Amino acid sequence: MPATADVPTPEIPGTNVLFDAWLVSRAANAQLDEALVSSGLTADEFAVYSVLSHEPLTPTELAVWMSAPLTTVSSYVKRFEARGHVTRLPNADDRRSYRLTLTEDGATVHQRAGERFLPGLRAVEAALGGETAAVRRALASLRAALESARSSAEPGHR
Amino acid sequence: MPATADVPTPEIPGTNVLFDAWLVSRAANAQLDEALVSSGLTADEFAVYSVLSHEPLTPTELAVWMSAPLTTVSSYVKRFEARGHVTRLPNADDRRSYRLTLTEDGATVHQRAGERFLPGLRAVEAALGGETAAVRRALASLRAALESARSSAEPGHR
DNA sequence: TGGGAATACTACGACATCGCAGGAGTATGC
DNA sequence: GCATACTCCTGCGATGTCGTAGTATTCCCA
Repeated sequence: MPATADVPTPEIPGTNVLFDAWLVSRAANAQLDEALVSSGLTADEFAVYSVLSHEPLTPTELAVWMSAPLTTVSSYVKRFEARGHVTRLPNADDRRSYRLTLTEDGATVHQRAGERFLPGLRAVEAALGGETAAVRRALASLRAALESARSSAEPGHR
Repeated sequence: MPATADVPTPEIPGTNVLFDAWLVSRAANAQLDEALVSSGLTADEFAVYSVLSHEPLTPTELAVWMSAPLTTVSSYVKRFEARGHVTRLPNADDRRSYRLTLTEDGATVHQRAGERFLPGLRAVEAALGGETAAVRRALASLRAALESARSSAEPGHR
């Protein structure tokens, strides 16, 4: 978001669903980034810490989950390890790989970030009122639609 | 998205609306990027070309619209100008500023990119079926909610 | 109407993202 | 058992993002 004065948001009608989604996500990301600066995490990083706190994943799983290339995840790992927020659990199933978890420090930072994050989330939910559930359902639909569109676009598999 | 084999998408329930939105947008962006590679534009760039083709904006307006810092827009301008896809219209109202429009070339590229973009969009809309309108409404609600949450977070103005 | 404060943008540098190429472990066919 | 193909991950380099600081123009009011 620009550090400048109040420029009215240009009212250009999103021409389609994907456009709408793009705009919303940019706004959400910007807002989260702002709320999280003091925690030292970006919105993306916070999201990753959140999944990892919930369940250790391999780099590839993480990449799939967040629709990012593996190289990006690789640099995440390097960064998070350097911060001492994440460690590797050996993966007995496949010794080429490993699982990522938060360290104690990582969990603490995530916790703190969560505190910065919550007020904004609550404000959004409050603004949505009873619509929250409907919006979440809509997002789930869109996700499913993207998924199915993806498979129809790519014939064979992969 | 990873260039690797079929790893099942980890089923971690998005814990809240913003999380859901984040996931969806990553997926959408990845998909669009992939569809657009042959056009030479990224999803973000395509979005920007699209607004500019619709209406010339100043850098600041563009920054507000896409919730990006002005410096990012600045580098966009540089890049797009270097490609010969965008030019500056003098802004009589404010000589510090200017308006951005697509050149003929830029319009052509945008057109081409639109052709790459359409099938994916149609597939998503098809997968959504009658829900498309509802989803778009939900996204609009979320956008509005973000907006109002933002103003409540920032007391006076800034 | 003159001059400080505000605003629009840009330069530059730090760091993030991600494509390409490659090394290490695993699976499969023989 | 071993050769070969495959998958998992990393190093490197090109490019993109964005914060800090600075210049140009406009606004505002004394």
